[in-house]
Amino acid sequence: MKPRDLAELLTSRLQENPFVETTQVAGAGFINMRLSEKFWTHQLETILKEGVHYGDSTMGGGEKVNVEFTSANPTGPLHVGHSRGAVFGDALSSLLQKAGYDVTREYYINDAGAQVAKLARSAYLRYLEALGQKIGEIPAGLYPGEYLKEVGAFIAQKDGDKWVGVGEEEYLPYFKKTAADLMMEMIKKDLAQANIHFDVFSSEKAIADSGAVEKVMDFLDKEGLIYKGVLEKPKGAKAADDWEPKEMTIFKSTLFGDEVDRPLCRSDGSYTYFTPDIAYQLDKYKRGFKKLIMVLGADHAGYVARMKAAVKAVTKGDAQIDFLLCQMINFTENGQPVKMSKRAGTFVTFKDLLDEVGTDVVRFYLLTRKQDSQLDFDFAKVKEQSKDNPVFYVQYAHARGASVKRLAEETFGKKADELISSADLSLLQEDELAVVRQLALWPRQVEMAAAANEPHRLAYFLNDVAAAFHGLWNRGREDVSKRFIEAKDEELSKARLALVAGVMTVIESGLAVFGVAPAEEM
RNA sequence: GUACCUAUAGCUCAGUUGGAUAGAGCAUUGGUUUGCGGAACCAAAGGUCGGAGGUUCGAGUCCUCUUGGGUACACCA
Repeated sequence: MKPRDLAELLTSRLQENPFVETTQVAGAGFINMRLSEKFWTHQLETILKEGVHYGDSTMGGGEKVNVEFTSANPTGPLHVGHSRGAVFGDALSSLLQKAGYDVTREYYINDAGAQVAKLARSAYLRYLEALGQKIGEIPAGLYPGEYLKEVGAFIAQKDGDKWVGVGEEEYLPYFKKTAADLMMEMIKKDLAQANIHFDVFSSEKAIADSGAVEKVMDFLDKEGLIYKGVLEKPKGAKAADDWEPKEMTIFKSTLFGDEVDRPLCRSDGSYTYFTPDIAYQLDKYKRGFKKLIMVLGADHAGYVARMKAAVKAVTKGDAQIDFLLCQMINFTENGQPVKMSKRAGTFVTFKDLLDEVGTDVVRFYLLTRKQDSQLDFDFAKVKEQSKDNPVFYVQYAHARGASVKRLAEETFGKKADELISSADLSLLQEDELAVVRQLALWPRQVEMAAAANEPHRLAYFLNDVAAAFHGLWNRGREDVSKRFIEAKDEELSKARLALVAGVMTVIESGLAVFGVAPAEEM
């Protein structure tokens, strides 16, 4: 059947719907239809009734989804490089929740590897320092950060000289745990300042201690997915030099779509970082998650294929793991790159960023770009020229709305809710209904953004809503009869107030996904 | 060398599982205030969607090739 004929057929059926006013077939088979005013005023009623829950979807069907993000090593404060993944992961989680998924926000604490051992040694030096010993410069390879002085002082105060002069094998486990715990406390505090809260913190060490890693090895071995062998010399530019053929225990990841097989154990027999990570993903699966999402920095790109392969292998294809890579943020100050170096002390922490720019601005700004595209962030621009920042534009629309509400209450001496609930929405005019049409797109926006894992789309939508509202507002500057509140006409004012409330509701609903508070005043 | 990401207005970026005349902000030019908050609005100008083929009734979107940019490539995580 030709598209045009099909369109003709459909239009005749569409005519039967009472909300459809006119229909028309155009072009190759497009259907233009006009919905009645009643349909749109009904949409506005729905918005007002549902409040911030407007746009909630059942798309996810309550399916359990595990979103892992941040997962920074517990070896120091979060730095700005972590900010994008943290904000993105949190907003994505909120978005999926709104779309009807049962979301768990999860943080994986790498508290078992070599990095934590370095942390413990560094903290031990600070401990000795706190007890008055001269430690000189922190050796290369350890963490020189000032923040470890507190850890050293904490242990010195608690345990006195109990650990002085003992061997590393004796103090290391204790210092590992104590230092990592304190680092996690600090990290959680920073995350809280960014309005980010996790449901689950998983410990690498706990999983390793449970024997899960050995179980994974056994399983893979039984499935015939492991062999002992020598990997080919990598072709990368920087590799070559120190490479020598060594026998390792290797996982046949190429059977599951990876380009090369990956080592599970090093030539000395110890596990690579990869193996406990497999056990960890399997742990999530055993907790009932078949949909796993991992938010990582783009520098982990090389990790994706092997982990996908491993998850496929250990869950026999039952779980799905998606990787969302966040590209780097290019931080500048007045066009000059902000250099980050732990050594040189020009290290900018996530907390510094939040303190300096503000949580709401940071969150919104980072969410205006797709996570896998590079992002420029100029401190001076974002702070000073607020016009450059879309969050102000959206916030301003909400604040203006709030101001209209206040004026209405003052003018008519009644609560805004009371005015709105008794409003006759049929009084709304064409240009006002145009804004309602815009608002009514919100539920679809939520579903599309969630399906694509792209919260940034909502930022653009909110911007459009704000623009529509600002446009309407400015009509009142040129034509007084277009103002929202007219003392002489309470009925019309009430209908328009309902529209304003609808705009505010959609903005609130959207900002809630972004974890940004709507402004009542600015 | 290989894989992934990316290329859209002067700049920074959106663009609905392929749909009608590709959109916004900044910058540029011109305009809007006796009154609801001017952090706003209205308008003009600005495009061979990196290039070349292909699939399709229809391609910024999908495929192939190609060019530029980014990231990653055993024994670190």
